[in-house]
Amino acid sequence: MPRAALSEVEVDAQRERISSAAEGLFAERGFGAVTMRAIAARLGCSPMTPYRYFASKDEIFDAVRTAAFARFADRQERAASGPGDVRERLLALGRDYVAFARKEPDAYRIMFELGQDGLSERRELWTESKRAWRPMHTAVADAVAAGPFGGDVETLAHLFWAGVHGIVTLHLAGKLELGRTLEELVEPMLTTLFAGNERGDDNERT
Amino acid sequence: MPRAALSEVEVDAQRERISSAAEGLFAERGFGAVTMRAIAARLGCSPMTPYRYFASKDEIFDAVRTAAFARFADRQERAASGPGDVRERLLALGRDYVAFARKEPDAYRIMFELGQDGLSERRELWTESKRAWRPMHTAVADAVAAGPFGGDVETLAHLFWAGVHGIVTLHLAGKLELGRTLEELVEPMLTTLFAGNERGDDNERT
DNA sequence: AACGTAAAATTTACAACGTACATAGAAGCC
DNA sequence: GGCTTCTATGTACGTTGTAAATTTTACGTT
Repeated sequence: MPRAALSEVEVDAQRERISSAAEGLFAERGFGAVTMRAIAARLGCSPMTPYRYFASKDEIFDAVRTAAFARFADRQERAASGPGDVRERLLALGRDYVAFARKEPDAYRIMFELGQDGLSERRELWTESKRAWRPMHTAVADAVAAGPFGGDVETLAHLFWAGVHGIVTLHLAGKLELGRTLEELVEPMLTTLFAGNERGDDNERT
Repeated sequence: MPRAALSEVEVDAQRERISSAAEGLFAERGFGAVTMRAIAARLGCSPMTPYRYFASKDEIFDAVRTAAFARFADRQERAASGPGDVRERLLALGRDYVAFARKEPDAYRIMFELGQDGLSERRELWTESKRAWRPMHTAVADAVAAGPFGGDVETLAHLFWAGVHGIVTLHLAGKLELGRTLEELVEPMLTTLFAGNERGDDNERT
């Protein structure tokens, strides 16, 4: 019969080209510069062509977000595989966390954008998001298993994540202008959370 | 000569009307519904009229942000004036913090929006922002002065703020879907930070 | 009271946006 | 070669923020 439909790998390749064009635009000229027409110009195609591969601009941005989470997850996995005991591993993860936020502030922004409208939440995004979160989670779990920590693993892992994330987002929101910088706070945050859960203290929380 | 120019109080009154129209629109129908034309419709004026009182839409939003910070600051000041020792005051502040985020998630969003573009940062916004931050800061300072805490006041205060803020923003970003909720995390966060700085422990950080 | 004038408000218009819809172009099968 | 079905484009619409021109308003003077 008629013209062959694009194979799945061809479609994926196009999707890749499109989302990385958006990504480049975003990294180079900021959020506001990512426009259908700009993407099209960069790819040398018409502004409507991407719509064959993505349902909407939002979906393209979801892909960009997913890629950012993937890069972040890669880094964290790498940082978690370094030498040292559980404590040092946790510190390394925290340091890598803020290093990423420093290096790719815009990426971090869209990853954790406080999405007000229809956040599509594609499955792949969720997967990468969970992968990014796992290294710190298992580091905390290991610390508990190895002895130094008391308390509930799940809660504790959330505290470490929220602690570092809080510092980073305050920084990105420009609210860290009162005497302490991003890097000056990470280590105190981690060691404090560490100390607050050290076994032998009477900090048994229900 | 000609028609009298608007007095300063008249101008301020109009600015108030405009920004609270924007605020209402924002609260009722979300960020995307706040449009010059929608504001104008609500005020029964032309879409260009607000431009006599604000330089741009961004400036109107700055006013909305400032108002949100003011409400938040009021609450925090109130929460700080409750009964109990320093520890209980800190807990009350933390609980009030998340209560605000629960009650006005959109407001919290725009307050700490990870602004990528020209964030105008009017002086008044900065003032209210600092006022919102002070209660927790002084609560921490009091705790240190009263004895229970060791370590640097400034750093410590930032840790408490970042800790609670981190939990809230993870929640608002929809990333708290893995077994722990906002309210389940605040108290552990606060008590952990507390325990991590209790005097008598060997947690002297440089 | 009527008028001149400057300030306030509105009207109109524009460029840029996301994207719906209709069309043009290309490629496989009879 | 023509038919058919896919991809790609061109055109167009509705909306947005806001610049510029225009109209309306109300005071101080005559």
